[in-house]
Amino acid sequence: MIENLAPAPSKREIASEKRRNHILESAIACFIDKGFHQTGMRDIAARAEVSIGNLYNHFPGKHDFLIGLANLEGEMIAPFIENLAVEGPANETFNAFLQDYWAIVSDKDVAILTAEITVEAMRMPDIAKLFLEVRRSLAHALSALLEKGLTQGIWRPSGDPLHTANFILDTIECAADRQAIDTTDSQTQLAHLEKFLIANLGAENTVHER
Amino acid sequence: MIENLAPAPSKREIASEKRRNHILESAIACFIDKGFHQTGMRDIAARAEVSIGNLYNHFPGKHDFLIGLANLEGEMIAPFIENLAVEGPANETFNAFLQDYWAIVSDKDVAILTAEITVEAMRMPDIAKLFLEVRRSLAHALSALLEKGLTQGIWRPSGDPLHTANFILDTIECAADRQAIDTTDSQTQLAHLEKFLIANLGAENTVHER
Amino acid sequence: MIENLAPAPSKREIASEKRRNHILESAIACFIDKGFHQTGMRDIAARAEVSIGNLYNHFPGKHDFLIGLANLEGEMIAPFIENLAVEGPANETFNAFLQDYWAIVSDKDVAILTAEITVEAMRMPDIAKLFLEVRRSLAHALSALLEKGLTQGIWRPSGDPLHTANFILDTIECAADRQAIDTTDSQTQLAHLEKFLIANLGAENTVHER
Amino acid sequence: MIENLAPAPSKREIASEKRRNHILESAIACFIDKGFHQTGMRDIAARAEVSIGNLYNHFPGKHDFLIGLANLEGEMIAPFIENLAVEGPANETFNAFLQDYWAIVSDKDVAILTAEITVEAMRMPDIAKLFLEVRRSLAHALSALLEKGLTQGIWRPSGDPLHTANFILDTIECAADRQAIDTTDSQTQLAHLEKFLIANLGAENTVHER
DNA sequence: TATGAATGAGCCTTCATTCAT
DNA sequence: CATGAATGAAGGCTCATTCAT
Repeated sequence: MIENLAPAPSKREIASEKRRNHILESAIACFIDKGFHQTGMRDIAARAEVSIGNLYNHFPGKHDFLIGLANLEGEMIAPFIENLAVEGPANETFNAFLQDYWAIVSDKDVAILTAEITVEAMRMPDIAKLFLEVRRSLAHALSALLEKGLTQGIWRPSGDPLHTANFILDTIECAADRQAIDTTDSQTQLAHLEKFLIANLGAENTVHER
Repeated sequence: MIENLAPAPSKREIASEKRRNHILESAIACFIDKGFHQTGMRDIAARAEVSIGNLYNHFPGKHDFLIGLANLEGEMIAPFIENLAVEGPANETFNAFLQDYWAIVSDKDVAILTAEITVEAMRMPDIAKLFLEVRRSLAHALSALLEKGLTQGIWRPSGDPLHTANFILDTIECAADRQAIDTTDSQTQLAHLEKFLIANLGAENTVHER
Repeated sequence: MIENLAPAPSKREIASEKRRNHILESAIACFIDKGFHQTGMRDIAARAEVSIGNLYNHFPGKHDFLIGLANLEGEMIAPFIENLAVEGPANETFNAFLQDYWAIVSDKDVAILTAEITVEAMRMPDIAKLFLEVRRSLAHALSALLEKGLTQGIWRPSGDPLHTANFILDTIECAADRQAIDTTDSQTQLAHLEKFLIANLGAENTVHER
Repeated sequence: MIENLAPAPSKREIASEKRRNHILESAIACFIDKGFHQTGMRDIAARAEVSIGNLYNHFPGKHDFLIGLANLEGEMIAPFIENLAVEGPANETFNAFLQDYWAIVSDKDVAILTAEITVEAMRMPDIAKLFLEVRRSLAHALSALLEKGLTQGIWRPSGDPLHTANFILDTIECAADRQAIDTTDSQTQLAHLEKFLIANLGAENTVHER
């Protein structure tokens, strides 16, 4: 089966892409350390151990680091979307998702980056687009899971699943942000969060308890 | 009742404070328009129609505008804290709070400012302190309301009220942020949000339905 | 007689204008030495012994030095326009003008600056406007002198006086440019130029000779 | 008659020269569009659709584009020098020259390039040399024509023919520059210019009038 | 030949802040 | 309290040129 009609990337192209990634990672490291606006192109170049001029051979401008970062966040989210779609009882899938997702987003670096992107997205439509695309995909995947849970009789009917999914993600993400500002025990927080969200779903177990 | 041990402010002091507020408002308007880091002291001075030198008579540095902003956010939140403590059925109080609070935080300008402060709070402990103080007060007030709701038998027991309160605020605030990036109908969003949160509280109506 | 309704400039304003002029002169000196595009803002600041930031308090950008220079050229030309209008025999006035004008424009520095402005004027409409305004005023003044010469019977009729005036200025200026590139004896050149231009005017002496 | 002592150029050498010319033309197009100093090597490479590295295989540096341009101007002038030497009445030759030369130099692109070279020539001796060589050849050819006109009795004696020739060229070129900055009708301008210059030569028509 | 990644000095401009007036 | 000139480091970005491939 022919999959790649495009010519195989040359050695040089591979090397160039590697360097591009390396530079992007350096930039992101700077953004974590100092913030987007506090990071200068010089900082990025120094961290990547690359000349400042060469930076511009790989990224047309500072803005493109933001785009690169947003894309990277998208890649980070992709596996979650996949996992939300796996076969099995919805509540188990949900719990697994919650645990893994929290592990990621409650990481201080990730929280910082997400906050930075959020702020920039408010003023830069192209960043907003990338940001929202990822968010929407995730919300849809979670929404599908919620619907599955309903048909499986695991959760009681509640509001519109897509909205619910978005609110669930909101709760997780905003809680993660708070965690980044005011560090507390992450696992405890997760436990409370689970309880909160499952209660929300009108979870069967709660009902059964009565 | 002794209210003012300090001497009454002179006319001059009053005028000065007025000017200070005027400048702060100008600064905030700039932050909304362009963002904190994109705003220069010159922008603020120009907007306030004040000389750049005079700016420094009222605010020792750029950082202090952030502090001023954080304080202002605190003042904005104060009435909500009061209202959460009023006598009456917890669910009514809650609904009123939800409606009013959403009206505030889903305003695009407010959402932008909150996001800006959040990001800065991640790197500046003094801003974080102000930011968290307000947040904690609000969470405590809401937590108290939740407990009242429990004792009033309005809501079924759920997790720790303080954590729940925080999560509720998280949901509202993060949903408001999304609203700022990807404008949708605010009232519809509020309706869904209400359903989501009330479901979460193991709301009586759900129970009553059974 | 009231001449100045505007308030008298304060000491500070006078000082500021002095500094502005000083900076402009420094800039022009740089332009003579290295050319407009080869001159950096740092060069100008250094030459004016002023900080680079302060440069921008007096000139909004590099472009404005060009405007300043064009204006200065205009001021340099103004007395010539006045002198062309003095009473007396047209040929004497013309000879005096030719001598004085040549003295100015054949100066290497002036020639360089004029050439620089000419090039920039070709691409920058605002510079072109300033440049042409001065040129037109001078051409008109010279044209008026030519007409006076005709009515005085000093010169024989020739083409349209305004065009003739322009061509005369063209000849002088371009000859001056050549002088700047390929230095020769300025006085000899002037003598030849006089003969060339007077011949052009169908000068009486030529006629008398016959 | 021996014409080529050098070995005949190989195919490869011909191809290389073609490429060189192509690149030079691209560079000149850039200079016309943006000016010499505003044009980057990247601009030239992009316009020539050649890699930036390859540029340096054909031109050792940016400066050499200026030399190439000056040479090209020389080639452009060569036919005029030839034509000034043709047999026939001097006034006819002169009129033909004036018409053709004006057609060339009053072209806006040519005027721009000439102005750019002039400015650079003021600071770069090698450019000045090339520039002046061409100018001198042209002036000499025109000077020879003027002398022929004298011996043919077509023009009355005037000043030194070489100086006169130079001034005539000055007038034409500077008028062309003005045309480039402040576009007017080129043909009208030419008619006036003819009258101006012929008057200068003690033109026959004046004589005929008597 | 031909490519384009790599260099780092340099570009114009803006920054937060100070201070003499 | 008010002004705005003054500072110079730093901002993002472009430059002509080199060189390994």
